[in-house]
Amino acid sequence: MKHQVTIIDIARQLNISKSTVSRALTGHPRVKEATRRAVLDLAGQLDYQRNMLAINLSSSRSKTIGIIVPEFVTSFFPIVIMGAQEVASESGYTVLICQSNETYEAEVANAKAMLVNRVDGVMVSLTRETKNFEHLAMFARKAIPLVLFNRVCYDIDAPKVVVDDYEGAFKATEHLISTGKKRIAHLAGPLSLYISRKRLEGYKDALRKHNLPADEDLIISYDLDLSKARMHVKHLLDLPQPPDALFAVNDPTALEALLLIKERGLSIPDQIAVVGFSNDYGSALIEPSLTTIAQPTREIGRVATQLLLEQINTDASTWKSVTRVLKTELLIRGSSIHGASGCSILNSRNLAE
Amino acid sequence: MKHQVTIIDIARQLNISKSTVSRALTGHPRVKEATRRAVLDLAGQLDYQRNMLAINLSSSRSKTIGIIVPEFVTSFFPIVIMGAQEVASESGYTVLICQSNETYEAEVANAKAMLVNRVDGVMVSLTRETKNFEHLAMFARKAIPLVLFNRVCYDIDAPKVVVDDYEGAFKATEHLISTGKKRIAHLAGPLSLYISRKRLEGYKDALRKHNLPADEDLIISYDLDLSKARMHVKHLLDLPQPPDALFAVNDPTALEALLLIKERGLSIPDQIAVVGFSNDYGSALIEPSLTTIAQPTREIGRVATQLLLEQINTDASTWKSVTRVLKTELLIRGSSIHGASGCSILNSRNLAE
DNA sequence: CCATTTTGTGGGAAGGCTCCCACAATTGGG
DNA sequence: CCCAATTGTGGGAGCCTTCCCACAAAATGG
Repeated sequence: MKHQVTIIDIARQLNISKSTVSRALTGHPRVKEATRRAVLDLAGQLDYQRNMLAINLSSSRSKTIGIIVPEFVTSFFPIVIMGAQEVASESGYTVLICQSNETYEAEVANAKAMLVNRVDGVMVSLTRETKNFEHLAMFARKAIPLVLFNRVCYDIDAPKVVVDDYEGAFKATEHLISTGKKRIAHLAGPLSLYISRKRLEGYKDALRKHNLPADEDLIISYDLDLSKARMHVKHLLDLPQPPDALFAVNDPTALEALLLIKERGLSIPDQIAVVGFSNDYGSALIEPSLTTIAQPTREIGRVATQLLLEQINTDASTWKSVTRVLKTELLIRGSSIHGASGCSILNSRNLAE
Repeated sequence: MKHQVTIIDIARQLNISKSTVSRALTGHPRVKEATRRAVLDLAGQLDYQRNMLAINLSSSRSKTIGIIVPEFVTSFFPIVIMGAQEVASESGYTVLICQSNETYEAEVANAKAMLVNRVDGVMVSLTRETKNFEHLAMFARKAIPLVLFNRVCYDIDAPKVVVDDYEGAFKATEHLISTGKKRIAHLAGPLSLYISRKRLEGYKDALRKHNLPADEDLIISYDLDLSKARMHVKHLLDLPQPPDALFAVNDPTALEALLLIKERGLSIPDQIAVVGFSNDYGSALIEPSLTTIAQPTREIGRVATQLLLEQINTDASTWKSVTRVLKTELLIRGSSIHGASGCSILNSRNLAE
């Protein structure tokens, strides 16, 4: 195992001090041009690599940002992370990803892991069961910048990046109403999640605006455990007065619904129309293809990371908890209107671009 | 910004030396039980967190493994990474993910970034255009363990984790033959990728075994740029003697083919059957659902990481370049046989479990 | 009861870098 | 031409651990 080249090696060979080498390498202005060139040349020759371990210790910054996401199974979070990675690496930051597996315990454990690894900032999207936010408050106490995204909460004072869930749900519901549907069901997420509440609100307000009754029987809130989605849809279909449309809290749920409805031989969208939220993989592929609310997934990651880096690079006292709301787009496809379909698989992935 | 608690703080408060605190904290046997307890208690009280930055510098190990993947768009790599993350974090390792965006330049840049970040080991899946392996050889020179997975090459002496691509392709092709197909086309990947060559071989050998001619017109190798897949399929369908089946190098390609075939109104699988490779998202959702070769995606990540950690924890001289070959499974669905279908979205995600 | 081993503790170097302070060398203005 | 400002360089502390060496105290054995 050979000795790694250090700035001291360079200093010795050039007969200068390690301080000067350090300055030359970091682009400090107070270095003679000739010296700088000599240092850089020799560094190149010796294949010198700056030792991040030492730099990190010395500067007490890890140049790492942490991201805690609830899951990795749907396409949403991987794409968010892609966006985050791009912005982070542009600024020389590394990304540490933890997955909380939709459990509160894992989320808390991950938060601790972030501390141990001395990340310079953290981005979090909550699990479906997180109701206590002490582990997030801890970041504030340690002056570690925090940005919430997607699954946010308002119990914690931190910048947030979300899409306009209310408006998205409103558009989705209004679209169904515009196709003549009268009994529109909503399969909602857990109401502990702000995101679920907002979507529910948008749905209700759209009904109200168009003077449709909000039948409580048609609203089901569930914990996003996909294996239960089918059961809830079954319940809705078996109502004495079944719905003629379903707005699901997200695409996986909507897809489950679609599959069940197809099994039952109901005609889509005539007997029952379906709309999802997210434009996940597969939503464009299923037949009929799923009408859904597309969100700028990658952009969420980019914006959240920018916000985080801004915080990292400013004094804690100047932090302010802005909320960035990104726009959604209604994608009308076959599950709500006849004949809207026929797209390439590339389209189904457009959010990743 | 408050001063972080260090072992020196603990030492001072207990009137002992920092060496003793360090020993107590790291579980060194030569510490009196009472002392150890006192240290641990106070550490708990003060909410002491070991400073990984210092530990890393001191031990010259970052406790980080790097993963370079070509893309993040299909579900394959995110799931591999999930598996890797699990194994890594069990051993206290952090994962640094880089995405090379299917370009050689980015892959080289990522490799450099790995060095700068002083990762303890690297896992790489090559881009579709990588033909020069100097950047990988560099790891060997610096005694940094390397494991190749999925998209591997044999120009570099390193452990590899792959699935049995040959056998998978063989099974896929034989399955098509068993349904009576005679003119089976193969839309292959770039032959610079070992994985593409193996799948092509398996395909050819299956034809040979069953005394079917290997018509070179029916074999197309392309660069995996999905936007071109459609064109190649078009070409095949427009042949004077079009194929009656298509085996595609991966699922995204197969899905593109399926969509085009549906547009043309050909009956599937009667006029033309399709088989893919990977069991990606969406493959179970499209109609007809796609017959494909499932691979133990998550397991690939787990095994590769285990192999890497083994290398990290042993002397470089004992490293041996084993190749771990994981088994694939043929999933027969509607694109090759009538009536095989009807699955929940959960099944389409079974590889993530 | 003394010599030897074991146990527990302290001191300090090492790891590689940054950054502050001090000082030498150069430049510029009056 | 001299004093002040600027520019360039060196020295060394600090970041927080780990780990080796040294040594005191206690335990063990003949």
